[in-house]
Amino acid sequence: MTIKDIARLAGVSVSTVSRVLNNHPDVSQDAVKKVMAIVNKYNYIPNTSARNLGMSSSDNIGVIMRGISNPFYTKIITAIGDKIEKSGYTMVMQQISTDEDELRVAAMMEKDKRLQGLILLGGHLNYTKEQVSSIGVPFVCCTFSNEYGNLNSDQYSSVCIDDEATAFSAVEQLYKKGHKKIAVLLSAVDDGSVSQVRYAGYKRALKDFNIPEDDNLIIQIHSFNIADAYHEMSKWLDKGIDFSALFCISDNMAMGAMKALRDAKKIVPDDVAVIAIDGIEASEYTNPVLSTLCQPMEHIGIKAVDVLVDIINNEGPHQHLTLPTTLREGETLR
Amino acid sequence: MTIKDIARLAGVSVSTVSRVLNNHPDVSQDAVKKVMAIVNKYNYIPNTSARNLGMSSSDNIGVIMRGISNPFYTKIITAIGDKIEKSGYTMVMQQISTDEDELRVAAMMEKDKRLQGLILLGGHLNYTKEQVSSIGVPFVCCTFSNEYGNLNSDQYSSVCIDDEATAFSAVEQLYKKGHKKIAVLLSAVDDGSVSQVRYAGYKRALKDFNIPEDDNLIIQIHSFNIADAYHEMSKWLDKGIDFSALFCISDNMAMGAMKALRDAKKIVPDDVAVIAIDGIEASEYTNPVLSTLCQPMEHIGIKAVDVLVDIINNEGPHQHLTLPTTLREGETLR
DNA sequence: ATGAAAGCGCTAACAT
DNA sequence: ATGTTAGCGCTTTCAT
Repeated sequence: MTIKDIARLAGVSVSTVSRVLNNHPDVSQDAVKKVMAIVNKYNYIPNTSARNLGMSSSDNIGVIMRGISNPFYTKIITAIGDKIEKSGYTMVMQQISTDEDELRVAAMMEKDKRLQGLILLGGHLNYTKEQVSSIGVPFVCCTFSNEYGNLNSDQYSSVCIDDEATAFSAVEQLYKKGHKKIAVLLSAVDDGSVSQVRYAGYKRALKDFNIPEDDNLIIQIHSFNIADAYHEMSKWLDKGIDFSALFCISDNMAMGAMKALRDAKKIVPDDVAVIAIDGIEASEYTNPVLSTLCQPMEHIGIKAVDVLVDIINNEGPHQHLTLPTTLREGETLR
Repeated sequence: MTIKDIARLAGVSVSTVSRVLNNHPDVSQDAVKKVMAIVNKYNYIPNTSARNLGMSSSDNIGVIMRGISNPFYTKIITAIGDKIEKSGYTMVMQQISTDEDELRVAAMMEKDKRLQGLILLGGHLNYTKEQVSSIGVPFVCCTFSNEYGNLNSDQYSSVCIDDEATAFSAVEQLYKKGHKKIAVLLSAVDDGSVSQVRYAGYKRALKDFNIPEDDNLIIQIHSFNIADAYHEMSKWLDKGIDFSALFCISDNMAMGAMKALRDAKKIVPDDVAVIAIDGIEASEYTNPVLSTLCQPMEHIGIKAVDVLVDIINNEGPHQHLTLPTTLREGETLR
């Protein structure tokens, strides 16, 4: 079944069929009726590849998201999808795995789908100008910025929280409760990831509060996995290093760490206070409920689309939005 | 940058470029070198839409998955991806939301991507023959079968656990510990979903163990959400109905329920024993650790691909695999 | 081993 | 309002 068949069966030309299918004006009610009858009868579905090829442009906005497994993105992607729809565009989403190059995927999508713009959800923070130059539509980085990269801020947009300040604030919470021996559970600190940025916030807080840095209090894993967090935390606890509080750079890691603490017979929050960053749904259901600094996920998604659509429609300038986090008190603070 | 430009720049014809790009034999080393030089220099990326259009067939296997938010699929999808790759095929994955018709999406993908076969991850269990007839390549239902539908078993393949028997076995665990007042937390029971099938297992178990059914012990929500489970469970607990054990049809729902129990000052497992089905990663990190019947996720993914590839390559018959679950003891049983 | 040219299924001028 | 036709960027016979 192709558009040609439909045209023949309906007794009209392919262009009329195309017009009907795309709700173009200037088609008679009669034609619409005839075409739709055949379309429905044969359950005809147009070929998207052909359509994308034939079109010179589209109303597609691409969304590239890294890591299907990250529960943190769930709400954001939903918000993005809704907002794209409401803005009259069509969302084309592409999942990529951790080892894929999002900028390459972006370049592919841009051509295949004739994108008008692009939202990068998660991702590295250190693209170079050459890498970025391969993509020719406006794009906005969602939940991350380019702090350690060397892009000009007029080359891209971003919508995210201030990861450094949020980490600072997390440590501050701990400090205000009287904690001085504050361990940190983090991931890589040299790859421009949020882990690195949040670590910077941790360090600045220590400095501000006149707490000397102590390498023994740094627990590092090489992922953001709950299982890795659990195992590494367990190993670290075996060392018997003295500490009274733990700052985890993500909720997910905190959940792994809390089990390790439980295994080690450390009561949270009596023996150890715990705080994290993200505010994913699952961490509301831990026992005790995790105290964390919540990202405004829905707001982030909506704003990312807003910014992008503004750039597309009004050729507005690139923007960099920093959204505030909110503290979820939880039960792991003391 | 199109294949034409590359051809011109490399001083060869488009067909030669196409051959090089697709690793066809019968291309001179010299041609390969020339073409690749240009391709790399300009970072040329072929247009997938055009490629799909031009090709009469492909090595694409489609994977349609419902609900990005379901952590249960994470491991399965990874296994599927690996196995498809190893089998020499290419995975094209498509996310769909709960309200989209997967069979329609399947029909689209089949044409757009020239699929060889299709894997449906999650989904309803009650397709009709007409619905299925719109898709023309072999497909396998992954994690669900068609128990309440009216398909012939030679129209599709399936790889899943025996949901009914697993639910039975869950209740059996509770019964063996001496429980008679066994509440059940479930979702819809009239839509052919796993909820319905697992509910059937629950009922059969009660019957087998001579426990009368009691509507008061049925807690129903209209999703598989952790938040909905929490709220509905809380509301139910307010009623003060007497019970000593809880069977949740999914881990996720169990996590919500456990918080409700905690809020109600019910100690798990001392006051209430809890068991569920699925075995997602997060439920290993609850406090106490959830007792559950684990699905062999990786195995499910691998087998789904195996079955499909066998059908594609060898025109083998459709198969229906039932894989065993394993009990994770956890800490919520007593 | 390589090139020319005919599609693949659709959209979008351009004509009428 | 409708039809004709030339692409869109690629693959794939069919020649050579």
